[in-house]
Amino acid sequence: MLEIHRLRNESAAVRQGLLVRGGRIDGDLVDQIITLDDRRKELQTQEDALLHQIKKHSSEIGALFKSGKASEATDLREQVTRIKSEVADLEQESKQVKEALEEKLLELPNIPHPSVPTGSTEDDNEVVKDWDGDLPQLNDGALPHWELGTKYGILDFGPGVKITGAGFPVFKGAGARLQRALVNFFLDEARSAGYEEVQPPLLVNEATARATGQLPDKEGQMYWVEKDNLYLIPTAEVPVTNILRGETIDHGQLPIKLAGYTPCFRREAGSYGADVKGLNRVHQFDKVEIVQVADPKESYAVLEEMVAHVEGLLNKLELPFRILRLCGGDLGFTSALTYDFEVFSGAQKRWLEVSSVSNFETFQSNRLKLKIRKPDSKPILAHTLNGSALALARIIAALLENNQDATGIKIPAVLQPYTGFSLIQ
RNA sequence: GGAGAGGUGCUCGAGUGGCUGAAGAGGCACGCCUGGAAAGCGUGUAUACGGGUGACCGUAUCGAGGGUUCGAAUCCCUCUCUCUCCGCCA
Repeated sequence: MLEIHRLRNESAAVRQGLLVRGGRIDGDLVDQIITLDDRRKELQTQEDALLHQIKKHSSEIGALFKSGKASEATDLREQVTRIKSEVADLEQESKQVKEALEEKLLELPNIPHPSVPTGSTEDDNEVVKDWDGDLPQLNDGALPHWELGTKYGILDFGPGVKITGAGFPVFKGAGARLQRALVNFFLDEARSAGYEEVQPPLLVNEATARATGQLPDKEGQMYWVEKDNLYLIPTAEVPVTNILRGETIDHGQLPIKLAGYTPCFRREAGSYGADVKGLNRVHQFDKVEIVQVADPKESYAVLEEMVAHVEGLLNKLELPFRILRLCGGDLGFTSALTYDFEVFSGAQKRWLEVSSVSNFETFQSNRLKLKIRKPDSKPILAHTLNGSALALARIIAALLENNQDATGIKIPAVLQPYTGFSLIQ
């Protein structure tokens, strides 16, 4: 949620930002918000003045009673009663205005960073780093990962359908071990990069989902446990970032770097076809997420650092990848700048998104009430960032497809200490 | 799930209807003192919103939300969290 003062002080930039998002948002919204906020201020000024009267008179009444001037006290008391009814009227309108304001404010997405290209679809995303090496040259008989999964007995979609429904794969044997190896590898790499490992809850309450912006924007994408009004996390971003909700962090303690491994649950309703075949899009997948809290002055340097971290992972896994800067239309509601990483999956001959690294600036911290205390100034809102490092199911898809040959599936050298085997046969 | 006890500022802790944004202590910051430090002394030390160029002023906030009252940290109701005991349990 944007701060209202930004709408006032940087009005032109805010409107320009909305255009970059593909003009989907009515720029008029900014005007509506400012008008509502003006009214809110007027009402508060009036109400405060009346409350001040009541407060003053109340202590006077007390004094009058003590000194035995009961009739004067009674008169004053009646006066206060009248003021109170005025306050009640003001409060009623004030409440309506605040609700309307909140509602409008929630409709407003984050303002894109100046480097974000204008555009409406993923075709407008900018390739900031293309793969400059060779793409895997596979034999004619190369199989997509879902067939490899069956051939080697490491991945099975059948049981998941029986147990739960479509989109819940079962990893078996070497497949399960490969997945576990990847999780451990990612966590170790994160730790080397200075991230503290955390294991957060997988179910979150409404306030948590709201603070990082999943609610109300993405309500339909989360699984909801109705009886307890809890949501299954769509990403570790949600619980991990919320660890810091309401905190004021001393500047000296920055940067805060957290890494969490969790399963992620996504409903992803209404998708079908090749996009969702096999592991390309599933309802449950594992992911290691890295989260940072940064000084606003440094958050874009931090973003680059996180991008470099993810690049390092993919290089070590020997996977061909490219980096995209998302255009305004593809940019998430809460993000100011997002880099997507895509790996090339050789048999399907397509790019699969495996990481998304974003700077949310103050959009999340405003709701989180996450602040930084600097010397000689009031606490300021922190910047929050996060990135997948990495999302698992699709990494496995690419590894299986790209590394297949007549002998089996080769495991990248860096993973072999984790898997305990170098070839899946 | 049942019973009880509690939630006050950075921390501890007082406060059962008015003069309490909140005593006192600790912590922290600055100043005095000192060759330097400790001790001691003094001053300061929340957040949000609104008004004002500014000094500053106003309002709200004692777990959350309602209510009673001229007036609530204090009384009432609901919720929530923590602790103890019982039950259940990986």
